[in-house]
Amino acid sequence: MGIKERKIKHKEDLKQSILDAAKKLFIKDGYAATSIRKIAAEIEFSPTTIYLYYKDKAAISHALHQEGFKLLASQFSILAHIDHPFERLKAMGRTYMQFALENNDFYELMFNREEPLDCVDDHWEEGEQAFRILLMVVQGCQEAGYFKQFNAESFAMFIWGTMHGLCTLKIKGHLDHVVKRKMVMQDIDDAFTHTFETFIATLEKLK
Amino acid sequence: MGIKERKIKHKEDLKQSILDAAKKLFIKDGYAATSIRKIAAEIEFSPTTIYLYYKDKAAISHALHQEGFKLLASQFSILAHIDHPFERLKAMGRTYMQFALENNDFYELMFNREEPLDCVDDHWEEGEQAFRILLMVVQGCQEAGYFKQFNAESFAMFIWGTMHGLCTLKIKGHLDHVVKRKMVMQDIDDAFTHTFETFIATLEKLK
DNA sequence: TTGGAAAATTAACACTGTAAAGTATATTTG
DNA sequence: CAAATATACTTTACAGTGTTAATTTTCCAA
Repeated sequence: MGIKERKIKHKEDLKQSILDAAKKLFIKDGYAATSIRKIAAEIEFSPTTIYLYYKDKAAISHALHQEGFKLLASQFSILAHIDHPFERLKAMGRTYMQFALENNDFYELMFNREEPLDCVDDHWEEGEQAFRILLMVVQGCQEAGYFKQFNAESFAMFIWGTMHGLCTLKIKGHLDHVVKRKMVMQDIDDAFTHTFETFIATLEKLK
Repeated sequence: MGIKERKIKHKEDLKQSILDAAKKLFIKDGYAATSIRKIAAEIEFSPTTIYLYYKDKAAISHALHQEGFKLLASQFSILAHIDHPFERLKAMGRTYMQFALENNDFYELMFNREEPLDCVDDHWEEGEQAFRILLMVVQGCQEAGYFKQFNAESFAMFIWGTMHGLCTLKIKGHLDHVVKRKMVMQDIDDAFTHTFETFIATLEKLK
């Protein structure tokens, strides 16, 4: 029986297949709609079996949140070849935007939900590492003559804040609401990218 | 019986007292922990009575979200006397920050939750009005010589995005995580305000 | 006083996360 | 090989959730 064989194979690494099932449902229906019972049904086990491999739902959300960071890191790694720090910073901004819009459920879990961080006390490794990368690029920009008059950490936070704010406003549909029935910017998709370009332009002026 | 009298008095405007109870619980325990049943218990009515006055939970969250916007508008109105547009813009930023931190449950409901907007199709009156105010101040700044080379709407979105991003990162504790165990900025509270000052400084340079 | 409308309640459904207890299955030991 | 033990999984159960339908109470006008 094919199903049974696959089931046995999956048992070899049930923890991983729970995560895979969770990921699948999560991407399809979002976090709130991904229940323990649905995950269990997906892998054809009883709901309480999940608890033998994950402490609770927050632990699963934490694992998904880690997957999200891996995905983002893989996108960023493509940009490693860009030598000029400011060009790299701009490219990172675009990549961040694209990641947030294309994987908005992951983005939500990584930066807007508190469940994943409930099972992590005082040490948000993934976030801290991502910030260190941004900080290094900012410091590179400073060596190239950009933002020299500012504190690097504050400036990195400012950049992160702006990108995070724009992405969440866009994802939640607030940018679209606000720009609607405006004459000047008819194209809604452009409002977001045009705002990003405005941001880049302000950074450019700080050389 | 004093309780009964108050109950009768409340029945005169039960819809309002439902909202008051919801608000009280919501401020105390947050949105997720504010259940219909708890609201009902608070006003000493049965859970289903709520549904005679509000369509569903989203309708209650929308009413709370409106309360939040009223509160924010009242904070902004204090700033009306500030003549210089850029000074007003800065003051609005500080007020926005303070509002977000002091009323982070309201802030969450106003800008980060989607439930309140579920019962409002395509017309987010409160948000659009708030943005119009920001837009006018930005245009005032442009007349005073600031940000002249930028499109006003995009620039207003940029400003909103930055403020929103910094506030949410701060509220969720991400700013604190990232700044922790850093030598340079020991004082965590200052990291947030210092980043805001950095933002203001960049705006200042765009005159 | 009675009839009908309005207001509130009880009961019920279909969910949720999670803990405790019970049952197979596999593995080790005598 | 048979019995004891350990592992893996399931069943049952609890305390919640939002929400609907049917039922009861309350009140007011004829």
